[in-house]
Amino acid sequence: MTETAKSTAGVADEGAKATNMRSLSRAMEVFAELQRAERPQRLSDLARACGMSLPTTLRILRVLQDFGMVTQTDKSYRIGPAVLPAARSYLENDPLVVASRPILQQLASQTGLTASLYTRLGYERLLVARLDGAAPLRYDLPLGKRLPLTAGAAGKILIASEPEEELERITAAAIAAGHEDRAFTLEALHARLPEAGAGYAYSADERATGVMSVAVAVPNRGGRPTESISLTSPMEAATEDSLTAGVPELKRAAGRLAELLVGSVYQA
Amino acid sequence: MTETAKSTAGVADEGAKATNMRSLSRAMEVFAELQRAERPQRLSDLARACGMSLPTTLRILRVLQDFGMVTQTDKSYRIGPAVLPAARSYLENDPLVVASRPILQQLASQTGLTASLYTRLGYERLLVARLDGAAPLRYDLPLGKRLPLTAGAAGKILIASEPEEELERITAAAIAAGHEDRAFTLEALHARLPEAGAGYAYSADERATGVMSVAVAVPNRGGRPTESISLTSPMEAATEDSLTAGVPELKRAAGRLAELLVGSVYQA
DNA sequence: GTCATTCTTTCATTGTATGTAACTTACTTG
DNA sequence: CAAGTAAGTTACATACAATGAAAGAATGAC
Repeated sequence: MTETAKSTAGVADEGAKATNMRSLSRAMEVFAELQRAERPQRLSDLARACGMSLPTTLRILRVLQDFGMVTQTDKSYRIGPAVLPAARSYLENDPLVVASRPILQQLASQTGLTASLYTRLGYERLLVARLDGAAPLRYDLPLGKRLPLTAGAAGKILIASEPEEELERITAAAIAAGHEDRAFTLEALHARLPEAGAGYAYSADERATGVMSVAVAVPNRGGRPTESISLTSPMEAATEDSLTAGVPELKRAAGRLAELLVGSVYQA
Repeated sequence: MTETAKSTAGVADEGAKATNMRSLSRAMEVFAELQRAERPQRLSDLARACGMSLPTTLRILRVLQDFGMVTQTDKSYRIGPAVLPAARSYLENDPLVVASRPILQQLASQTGLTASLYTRLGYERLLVARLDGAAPLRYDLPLGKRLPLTAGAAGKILIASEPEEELERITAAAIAAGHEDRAFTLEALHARLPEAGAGYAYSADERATGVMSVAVAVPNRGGRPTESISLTSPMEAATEDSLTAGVPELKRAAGRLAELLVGSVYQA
């Protein structure tokens, strides 16, 4: 009952009141900024971008560097190698990811399509697992890529039952992140979203050209969904009907995944 | 000139005097502990393992969770999906990793062997890039895996010129991490290390059975080496001589890599 | 060589991270 | 099913650690 407003899932708002653990929050912002920059950054760049003083930024970078989360060469800082074992740990040990693989595998072989698992992170989603069927996609979408919630079946189903207010924020965030162009509006988003109660989302030529997909949310013990699974196909290898035919399978898979989870989480 | 003793590369000592940024350092320890555990952990487990009070641990976890670095389901915490984009960012943007790929590619096609790049992280090394030649390895060694410094050519060359004192710590750490068994000694390590001035390391059947490799360090503007590149082959597809024949190529590649780096780092 | 910028260190002050203790919840055991 | 125990959470006062201003080095530009 005592929910901090933003605890939905991931990525604290930039401007949020950092009442608790200020130094840690700031460190995470520096870390996030280093990712966003996509190239080595100088101390003063980071300090400016994060709105903190030079000494503070420097101290944060030193600690992160001690743990390998950041690397320094001369005057420029970048993400460090310690993120690799962390990512491995996630992919190999996360109960949801691990449980999903055999299920996606089965989906892929049953339908001949590409089966994927996505998770919501803040106002984006990430590809977390993927298994190809008989009709593999020609483009490759690497694990951990940041994708929009506003486009693509797997994104839309994650926000299908969000309140209007939140959809506005999602729209703004999608534009800010460069996923949608400036002309994108809440109305345009509504036009893309599935009917209330449909239980699945469909997209064609939406996020990626020449690709169509259907997706369902992974049921999530009460709260709003944070994961979705999808079936994807090149446009020429399927029709809306043939894809939609996979939805029941997809829903069954999502249900099994959710069940497995409830069990496995307690094993700690 | 003002080097903090441990700034060599990565992973602060656990018992180190945490004078600066205590909360951040502690947060990183919680994060590291979550990786080490390889399964969801309860709050009290983490607090005990990291030697901090429950409230402190809880506050840290909450912040990390806000940024997606940690996920919570019921009472158990685990590494969160935000590490995936971070790892992607590292692999796609790190100047060293990026620069290495065409060079490893060329090495692999010239020699027909598997060419790899490793980086040192604390008392371990990580595989960071790999390209297969004509004789691909049958086992697959995923990116970001923690490997010993004490075994395998690519590990040994990274510590070949460490002082005795540091070699002792490395030996102890390798045992503690489970890379070497309790009987492993500093003398055993010395027996494996290359002659002083050899400029390359060789291993056969050492870290992995049925595999042999040679490695050289990537020159590193003065300091001790933190990266190495190697050529690896299944035992039956090469001899010590045929592998060692690749060392000159390997050295040239390492030199080119170092040069590229000096240039690219300044582009920020 | 000189100037401007960026980085680093020092230091006093404030704020915040901290643990104790009380409280609540959730599991365990009889 | 009830009572007991352990784990998780909140509240709060204290002390310590995080902070920015400012001075001092070190770079890089001109």
